[in-house]
Amino acid sequence: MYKLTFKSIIDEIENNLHKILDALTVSEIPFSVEPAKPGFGDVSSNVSFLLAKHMKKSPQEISITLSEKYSQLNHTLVSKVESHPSGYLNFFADWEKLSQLVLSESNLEEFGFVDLGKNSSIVVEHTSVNPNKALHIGHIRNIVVGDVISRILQKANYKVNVLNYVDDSGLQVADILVGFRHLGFSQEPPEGKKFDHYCGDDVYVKTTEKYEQDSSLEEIRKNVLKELEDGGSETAQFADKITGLVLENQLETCWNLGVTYDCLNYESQIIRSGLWSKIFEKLKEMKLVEFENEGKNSGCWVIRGEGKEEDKVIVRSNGTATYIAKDIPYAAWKLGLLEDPFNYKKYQKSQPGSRILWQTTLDASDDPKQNFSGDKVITVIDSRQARLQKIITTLMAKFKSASDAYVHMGYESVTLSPETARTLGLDTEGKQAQMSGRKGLYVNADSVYDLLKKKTIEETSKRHPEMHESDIQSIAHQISVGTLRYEMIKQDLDKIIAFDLTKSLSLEGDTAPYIQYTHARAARIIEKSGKGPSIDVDFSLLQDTNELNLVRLIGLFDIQVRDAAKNLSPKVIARYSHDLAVAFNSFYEHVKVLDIDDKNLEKSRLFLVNSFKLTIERSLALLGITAPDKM
RNA sequence: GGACUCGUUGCAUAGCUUGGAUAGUGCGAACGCUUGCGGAGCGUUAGGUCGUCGGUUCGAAUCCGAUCGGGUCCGCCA
Repeated sequence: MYKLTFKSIIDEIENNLHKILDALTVSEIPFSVEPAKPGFGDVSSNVSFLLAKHMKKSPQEISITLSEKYSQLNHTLVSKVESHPSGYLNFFADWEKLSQLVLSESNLEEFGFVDLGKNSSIVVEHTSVNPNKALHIGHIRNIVVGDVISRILQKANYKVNVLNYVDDSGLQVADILVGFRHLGFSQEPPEGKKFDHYCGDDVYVKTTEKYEQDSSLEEIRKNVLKELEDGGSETAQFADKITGLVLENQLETCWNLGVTYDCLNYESQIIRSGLWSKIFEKLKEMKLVEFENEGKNSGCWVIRGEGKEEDKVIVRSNGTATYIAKDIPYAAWKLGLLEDPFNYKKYQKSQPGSRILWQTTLDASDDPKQNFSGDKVITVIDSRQARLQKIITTLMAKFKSASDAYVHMGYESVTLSPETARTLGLDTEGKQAQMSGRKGLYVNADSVYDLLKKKTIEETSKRHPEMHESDIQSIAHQISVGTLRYEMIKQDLDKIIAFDLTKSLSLEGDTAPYIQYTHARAARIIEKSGKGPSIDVDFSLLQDTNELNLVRLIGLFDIQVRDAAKNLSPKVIARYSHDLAVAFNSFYEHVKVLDIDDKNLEKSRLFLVNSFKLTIERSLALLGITAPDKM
């Protein structure tokens, strides 16, 4: 599918340069043709630098020759070629034609679509939080990163299945069960408190505190953990009830932030499904695990460490499987390598939007069998799990005989700024602090959202005293969600976010509200114009640098989507959205749209404003952010 | 001891995958801009030997090696 965007001119230049190089009988030079830096035309190529060695001439000489040759070729979208003294080859677009292409294309529903996935299936697993506490701000980074990358992959023509792995049988779940069963915690949260907050803030924190005072509790915890593995036990059924309630509350938090899933996988079911023994047989067959007869791991099955790394025990000398043994079958299941032991039923509550939420079950189900596996799997887990994930990646690469079948999408953790840590009662001597659910050292996602919403309601009411309460609520919601999401994805994945409660409430500068505000400005212009933008406009009237820069950025959308999808980099879209907003704000300040003498120019500018509005909406949609028309 | 990761202006961050032209942005600071399509905005100014040393190269923030500093991981726990 040929897309009429800025890429058109890049493709044209690439083709022509190839022709020239063929004529010079130097082919297979991996030159680049890229959008130019401001002040250097519209498109630049480094081709002369690369030719310098071959031709034993200076880059500048070559670029002069090339620009002369280029001018003699047929070109439609390029108006001028220039050789820069530095050696770069700079191309100037014929904006009359390019604006027409880009702006008409931008009005199409599928604008920005790129075919990277070729409609292949891909699994994105994210969230995967123990169902014993409320989601805190650190979890939100995982969730938003996972959600945004799944939206981007969808735009890049992958069939995306989003999974949430519910670790409902681990130690953390056992801890709150000990609290409920042996320390007398009521199953009713105090008035006005969500059940997940109650479990995390009160039951979990206070129970783990008690372990230090009362060592007999350790024994009780061990027994609870053992009973959990047996699905029929009374403890397991009680656990199902508690974790079910917490999970429901966690999902409400996610849904509120615009995050939805396709399927919930329960760890307890993975364990009971017998998938482990199947994969274990396979591992033995493929000689990927070895039995130790001597040494410190004597009597265990281990996976050999690569290089200097330690061997990893996966089956203990008593025959039981270790933690990683739950992850291996799950990874294989996600890749569709094993016969699926699960049935599927719909989750008891429906998600916002039209996406159906399924969950696995080992019981019989009236609902049809589903398939949530993928040709590729992306697992979003924080970088501290890198070692474990590397083992799984290596194993899966061998099973699927494709090195990139299983990808660990790692990210650095969210820590607390010294100031925020202090408000939680911890003096860190000016250093950032790791969050800890166990120590009660965290900021709940719901609390941040509530604070943001309170602030944005105040702000919006001040700006629009006449506005209806429900509209204010809706606007404040969109801004709050946008702010939170944007803060989580705007920086690189391998940079730590030192979360500061006060700073996170900022609504100015490089934030979602800044971008949303530009959208509201565009919406306002269109509203005031009193008519819908007409396609029958003269694009050649758009000549101001502010106008052309805006067109250029709109035309770069699909290139950004490709970049973000290829490199699994959500921040690319965040930056693009911001740049687009900056370009519009500059346009807005310097170029008047309405009530100008030239009515044809007004029509052209209106069309441009509308193209911007549509594009920023689509770009923000990839971030899971909506933009209100007024704010 | 081994491994991973980060280090760019007072603070925060982009650019590094694919080496080239003027290192971009936000906060903070100083000043200025609203009878105008909404100031959650725009403009101007100040602030950078891209941790350090070395190598490759005609050319390094970018690639390679070493080194220093911060963070993380390395259990027959989960």
